[in-house]
Amino acid sequence: MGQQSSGELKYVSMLHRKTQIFLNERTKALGVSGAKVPFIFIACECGKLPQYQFCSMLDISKGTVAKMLAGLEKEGYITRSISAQDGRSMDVFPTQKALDLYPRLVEIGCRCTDKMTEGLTEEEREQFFRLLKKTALTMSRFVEAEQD
Amino acid sequence: MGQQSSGELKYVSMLHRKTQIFLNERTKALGVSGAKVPFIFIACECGKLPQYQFCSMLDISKGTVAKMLAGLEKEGYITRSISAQDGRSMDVFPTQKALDLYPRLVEIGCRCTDKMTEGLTEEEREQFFRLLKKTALTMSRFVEAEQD
DNA sequence: GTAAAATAGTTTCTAATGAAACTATTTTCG
DNA sequence: CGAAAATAGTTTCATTAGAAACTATTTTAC
Repeated sequence: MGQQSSGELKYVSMLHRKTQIFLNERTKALGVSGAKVPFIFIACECGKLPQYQFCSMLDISKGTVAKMLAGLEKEGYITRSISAQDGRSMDVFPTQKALDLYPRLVEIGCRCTDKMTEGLTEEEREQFFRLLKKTALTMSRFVEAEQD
Repeated sequence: MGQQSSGELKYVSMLHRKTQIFLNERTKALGVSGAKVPFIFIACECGKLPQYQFCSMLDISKGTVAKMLAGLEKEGYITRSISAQDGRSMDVFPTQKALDLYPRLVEIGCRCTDKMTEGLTEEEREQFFRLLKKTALTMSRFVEAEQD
């Protein structure tokens, strides 16, 4: 059982790291890092969104979100302004630069998931993404609950 | 399809990050970080192993392996010596400290995979780990092949 | 209405990681 | 044999990430 458990966990991080490398290689030529892609996706798909929503949508700490969005703002992919309703909150908007880039990033994302599930049947692919989502959300909720 | 592809990829990194947080919280009291656990597992399970084998077994870059093993050596979990057969190669050995810790780390690893797959049927659990391994290895081989 | 609590964001510190350049050995091959 | 290539490891640099301490606003409760 020891081998079993160590063996299973290592594939979680392996999949993550190799996916990041795949994305980085392909987005580098476009001038963005792979890690910024999900932020650009959300900004483009939502049009206007308070910053704290990035935390919950990506389940990433507010410190990391602050740093990533500050970087994206400096690089011209988003703009931010203090919310009219709540002086603590920042509204995030995509720039034209981000909107122009968006379809190409979507294409790269698709190529990544296609490569990942290459060799699986359509049924296995759906099953995999369904279970991946379920396990990720289980862990996420558990970790959050612990911090109370 | 855009929503689809961005949505799927984000769970890969979410599962990874939450898993690391889970492990870190539990191994912290034992004096090791979650990221070092796989290295200790391999050292304990193999007894004696050249350093470069850690790279292929974990699919981690040799730079990272060098740094992690240097840390583990300093902290007293492993010892290293130059191979008698090949002056470039380092043989890695677990210390008693690592061997004593090992069963507790295995226990924590099991609790993590149990938590992750909580709510899945036994069949889903097996399916998930099978597909996780398969996708991780697909990405790993592809990324390696590109670097030639 | 004000003090306390909650919330949104930033900053600092630290860890894990890969890329790439580097050193030192060993292997290959002409 | 000796030069070139391959291999094992280290080091430096940059990126991504969370924890925790911090500031500034808003909400809650008395």
